[in-house]
Amino acid sequence: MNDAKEKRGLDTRRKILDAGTQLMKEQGFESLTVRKICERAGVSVGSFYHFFNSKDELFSEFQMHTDQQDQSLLEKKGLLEYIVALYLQHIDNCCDMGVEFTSNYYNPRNKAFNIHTRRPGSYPASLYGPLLAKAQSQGEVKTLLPAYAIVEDLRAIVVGNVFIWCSSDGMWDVRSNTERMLRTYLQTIFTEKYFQRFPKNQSVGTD
Amino acid sequence: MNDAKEKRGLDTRRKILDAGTQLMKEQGFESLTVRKICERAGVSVGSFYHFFNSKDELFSEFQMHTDQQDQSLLEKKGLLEYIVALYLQHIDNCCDMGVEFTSNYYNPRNKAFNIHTRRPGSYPASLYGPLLAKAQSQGEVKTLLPAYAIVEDLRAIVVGNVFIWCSSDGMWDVRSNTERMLRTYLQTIFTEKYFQRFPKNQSVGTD
Amino acid sequence: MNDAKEKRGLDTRRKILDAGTQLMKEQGFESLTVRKICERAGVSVGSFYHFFNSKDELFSEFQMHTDQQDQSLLEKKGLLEYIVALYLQHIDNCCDMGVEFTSNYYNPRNKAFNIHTRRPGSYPASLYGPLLAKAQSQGEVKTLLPAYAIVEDLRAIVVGNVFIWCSSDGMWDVRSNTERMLRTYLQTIFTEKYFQRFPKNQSVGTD
Amino acid sequence: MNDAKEKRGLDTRRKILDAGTQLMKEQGFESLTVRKICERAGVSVGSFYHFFNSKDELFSEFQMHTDQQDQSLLEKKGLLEYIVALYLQHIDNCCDMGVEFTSNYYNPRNKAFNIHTRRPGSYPASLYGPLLAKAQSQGEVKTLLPAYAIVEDLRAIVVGNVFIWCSSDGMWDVRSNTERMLRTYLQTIFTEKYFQRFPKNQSVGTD
DNA sequence: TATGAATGAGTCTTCATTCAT
DNA sequence: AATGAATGAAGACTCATTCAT
Repeated sequence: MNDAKEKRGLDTRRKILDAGTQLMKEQGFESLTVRKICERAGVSVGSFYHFFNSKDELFSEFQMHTDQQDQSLLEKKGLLEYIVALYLQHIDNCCDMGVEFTSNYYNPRNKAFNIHTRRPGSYPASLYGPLLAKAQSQGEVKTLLPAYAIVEDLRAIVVGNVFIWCSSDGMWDVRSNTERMLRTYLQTIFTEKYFQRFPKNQSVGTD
Repeated sequence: MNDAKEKRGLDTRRKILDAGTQLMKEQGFESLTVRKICERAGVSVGSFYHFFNSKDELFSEFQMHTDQQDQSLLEKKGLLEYIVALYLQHIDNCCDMGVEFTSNYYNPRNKAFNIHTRRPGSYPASLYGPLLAKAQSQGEVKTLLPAYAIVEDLRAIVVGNVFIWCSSDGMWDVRSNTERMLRTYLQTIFTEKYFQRFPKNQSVGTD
Repeated sequence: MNDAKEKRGLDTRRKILDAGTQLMKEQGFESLTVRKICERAGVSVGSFYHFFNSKDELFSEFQMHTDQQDQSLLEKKGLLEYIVALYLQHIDNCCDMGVEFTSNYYNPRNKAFNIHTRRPGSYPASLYGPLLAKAQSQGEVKTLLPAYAIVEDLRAIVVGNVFIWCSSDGMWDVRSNTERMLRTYLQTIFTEKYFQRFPKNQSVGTD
Repeated sequence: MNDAKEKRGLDTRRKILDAGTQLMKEQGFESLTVRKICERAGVSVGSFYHFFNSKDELFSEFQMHTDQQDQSLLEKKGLLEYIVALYLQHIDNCCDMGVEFTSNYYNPRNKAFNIHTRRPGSYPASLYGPLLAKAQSQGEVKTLLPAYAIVEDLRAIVVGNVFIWCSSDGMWDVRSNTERMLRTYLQTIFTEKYFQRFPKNQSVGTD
């Protein structure tokens, strides 16, 4: 009985979240209204405020998930490809959600971007940061830069590319360009030792 | 006597523009109100609409100028340093305007970012694109990528860095990081021929 | 408990409608303001927009009802008197609502006047049109003009009179004049056969 | 020198008046703005207020002129035809100005309609009122109604018809209908004596 | 858990009018 | 006679949020 009620609540919560995402995809953030969201979700305004303390709280839950990559990729193709794959997955996510949504998500005001605020796992970085440090200690990645700085560099590359993609209204091949830039960058920081294990002319398909 | 009136009008217009910029620096775009702007400018709401057709029109006039760099730099230190200096100037601009302003400026929705829309001279890229092409034809820059693609790459790096700086609420050294990334990237695309004329261990001070 | 809420809503809606009618009577349409209406209704502006999508939508609900005439009149005094009574009822309505209100209602822009748009029953015409056609087929009304044209003629007479009444700021006896004109007109279209059943020197009191 | 200045002033005045009429024809009264009028007239706002004390004053000058009919018509075809011709001329005026303009002109609020306010010659009535009284004294028009009442009746017929024409967005043959109603009415008030001079089956072309 | 009526401060925008030049 | 910059009150409408049921 109690469980049933709880489940119903969770359902409503999800309905609201979904409606919000949908509307953001369709109309953008500017015109996102609590009322509209509720109408789309088939739920009353009151319910909204039962589950979320404010409109902003809802927004902060919008996510562009990056799930753990297949661990086997790491073993088979190496860290470089693993990192590339992680970010390409994120790019694919963006393409999937569309320019409208991404334009709103890719906003410095979106606190999901602040590395200090975001919860673990919500962004690729945390998934490979430790691996990078380990690779450095094994002499497979140069130690010119600390691991966290490399992470920031890669992130800047990805963010910059997505941003430009948005600005150009989607008329631009983000995927190829980002992949190329990531590879170019990564090849300068991985060592010969690494490339002996995983030769350079490999590639990875993510479709 | 016509001149006097015209001058007065231009003054008012400028007062409004300045007040808008100020408020944006202080409070951000979200809370930018026509009334607030007018109060700050010491001007009536009616005057606002005498000079601007809408609030949006005002926004579209906000500019982050990038003036031509000192031409002598190009000759003395070479194209690589010239490009770095151009972008660092932009970064300095951003720091100058503050996180609030830049966060709003750095928004995919801001059409000032769309390379297809923006007017010539409003962004560094257009200032060195042709120089890059010329350098390629002279064998000083690798031809692996066409000039325009290099421009996009550099832009992605800068945009990404500024974006992250905004997201982190300014708690991050954009300048150094961007400079480092730009140099790393540029060193992979300039040829030995270029570096014979302009050895690598030069640096440029822009303060 | 759902019912209670619904009833409350309907109440508010009515309060707004009433306040609007009142203010229109007192001050005319020109100075009809959403805020004023809400103040008078003792209701917030938000509530107004909860029930009406716009100010115009409210206006379109203002009605000058013409209820069905007592059916017995038709049988006792005949169609001619019935028609006269219907229109006099409308005139009385106008006098009741006052010059201000009527001036605004009597505006070609008020689509309530467009015979093609208006809903059945909202204007006297539809109440006797069919009766007129029937009377023609029974030889009690001349067939020189089709029924619908007669309806338009009568309507023109009434509209014209009310219009003049409005223009003269109410300083004019609409009622008598309209009645006289209607009778004059109707006596030229009804046949002898009709007047044998219902002799001419009858009259009807509607006070 | 002085004359030249005065003429220039009159020109400006006329330009404003014309621009106002034009705009009213095109866009209706609702959206009539002093600024728009001035722009159309190619004149400054200041000039407007030099010639008119207020926007309303301009409006009150808008006219739908009815010029004196050809006097010969009166002699050749008689008073009945003369009156019909006068009103048909007004109808033609309305058609000419279009539904937009007329809808705004035909507004009880337009004081041009108030018989007490309007200046002599601005409406057909004054052109034939005295003639009607004279005809009564000569036994050519029935004396059941005083002349002024007949005038009001005719006016009501015309106003009613134009009003309906406006409400129907011009989809209605005002001219024929008004003519028919006027003739029907007039034939009931002119005497046999008149019709001996001017037999009934005459007609008048006004194109 | 769910509803939806109610709030009211706040938004952008319009526009007749004034006035110094 | 002519200009047009300046005014500011007032308008319609929005929307996150509250709360009694």
